[in-house]
Amino acid sequence: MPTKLSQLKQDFTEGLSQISRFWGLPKGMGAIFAVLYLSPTPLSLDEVVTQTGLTKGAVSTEVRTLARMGLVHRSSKLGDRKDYYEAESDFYKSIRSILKERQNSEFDRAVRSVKETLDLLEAGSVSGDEAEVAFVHERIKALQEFFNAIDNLASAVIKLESLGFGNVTKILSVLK
Amino acid sequence: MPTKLSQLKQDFTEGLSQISRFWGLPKGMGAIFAVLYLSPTPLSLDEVVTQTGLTKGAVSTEVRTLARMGLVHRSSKLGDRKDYYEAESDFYKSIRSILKERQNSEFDRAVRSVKETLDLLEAGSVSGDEAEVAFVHERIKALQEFFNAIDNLASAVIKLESLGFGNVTKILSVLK
DNA sequence: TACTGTGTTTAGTAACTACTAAACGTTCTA
DNA sequence: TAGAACGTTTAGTAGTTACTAAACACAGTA
Repeated sequence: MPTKLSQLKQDFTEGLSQISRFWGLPKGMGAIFAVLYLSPTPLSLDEVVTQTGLTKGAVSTEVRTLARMGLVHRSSKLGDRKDYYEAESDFYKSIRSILKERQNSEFDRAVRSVKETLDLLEAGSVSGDEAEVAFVHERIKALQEFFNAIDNLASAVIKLESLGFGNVTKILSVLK
Repeated sequence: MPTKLSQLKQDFTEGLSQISRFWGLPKGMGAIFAVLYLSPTPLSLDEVVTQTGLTKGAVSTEVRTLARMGLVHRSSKLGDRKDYYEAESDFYKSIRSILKERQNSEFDRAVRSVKETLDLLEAGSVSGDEAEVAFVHERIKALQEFFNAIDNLASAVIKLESLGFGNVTKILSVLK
């Protein structure tokens, strides 16, 4: 017997919820995105509420952070007071805005603090056992370089028009 | 006045803790790694305890998951009952084992479930409004391709001997 | 003006997580 | 065999998080 479309949508939503949770995001966020992503037309807040089983409040707040991440877009129709939401289907765009968003986060502050620690060492203004200072210097420098590499890789990905097959195989060919 | 080495270590540990927390990992895990990473010699569990301020229990369990991720290594000296731990300093190796670890996780199960959903659609065994089924099919296919691209990119990174400057600039040059 | 249909904010809660303290199990030593 | 030196496990806890329920604000309409 064939699977019902509604059932399939529900399974898919379930799956995205788990993926969402895995990355430390609220699972409701994954569910909301899934529902919007599979909808041919933009949905109102109440439609999202009924299709996800969440409350208005939850959807209201989480849809806002989704919008800030560039994963959904909010729009409105003339002569209709409702807001409508639709999923961004160009994942490349989403990645770009997510990475940009992260730029000003706690994460970057911490990374910068490592950089400052390194600067102190480079300036030679750290007192203590000479050999150990040298060792610590080397280690922190290595970590800093690793951070830079990650950062460059992220920039590379951002530069891509898409993560389509062609681009990735190009990358692979270089690395071979 | 010069900064004391011990102070510098403490700041660094603080920083790694925050980074750790940012990625959804226990902050204690970051602290433990930091302490080991800056130590010229392997440390015993008790030494880690005093330097991190955590309890034996916490260090015992978290050091184990760090070891499973390949970020620290446990060793022992002959004629000494203590275990000793040291940080892996080749981050490329660590990344590889982390990604490998993830392979068997909840995340991959969820990704596979998306694949199965797609298979159902490809087989044409989904009932419902024809146009909508087609739409959903297209969307899920796009998502699946995105997952594949990410996966390929991860493979590419794994293949790298290191994420050093040379490799990344090579990648960037291809993408230009 | 009251009323209705919106989205937002707030207070509270259930579940989870990262820990602590302490009991426990082992292995070595006296 | 007792005891000490380890690492592990377990029970409990403080803090956090993702939510719910409901009050709220605001605009359009009768």
